[in-house]
Amino acid sequence: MEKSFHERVIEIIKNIPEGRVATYGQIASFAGNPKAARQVSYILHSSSQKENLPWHRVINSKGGISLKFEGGYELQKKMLMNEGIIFNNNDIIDLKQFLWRP
DNA sequence: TTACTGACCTTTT
DNA sequence: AAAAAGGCCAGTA
Repeated sequence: MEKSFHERVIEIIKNIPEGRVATYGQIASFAGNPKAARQVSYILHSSSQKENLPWHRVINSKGGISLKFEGGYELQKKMLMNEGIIFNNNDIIDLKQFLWRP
């Protein structure tokens, strides 16, 4: 019996260390579905605060935040900066440095 | 039950 | 190299 994708994603996000970020595609891939990256976003919104998950450590493939300025863009940026992550001039994170790789 | 949406990714032109 | 289109899965109404 295997866990659902929902639980799987949460487990992975919980395993993201500090000062590191993970992309949706990566999480989905580790969850078992490389093409379910969209679900990761949905799950985050569904149970991020519920499960107390570090949703701020989850970003898109570009290394930037897909949220809107009113959706918490500044909030996430602030959280990541607080962890030690640095943003480029384009508001992009250096995936080469902060991308979480197990 | 079916249909639609979604904090996306990958591949092709 | 950049831009555009398609595709897939899961949850919610």
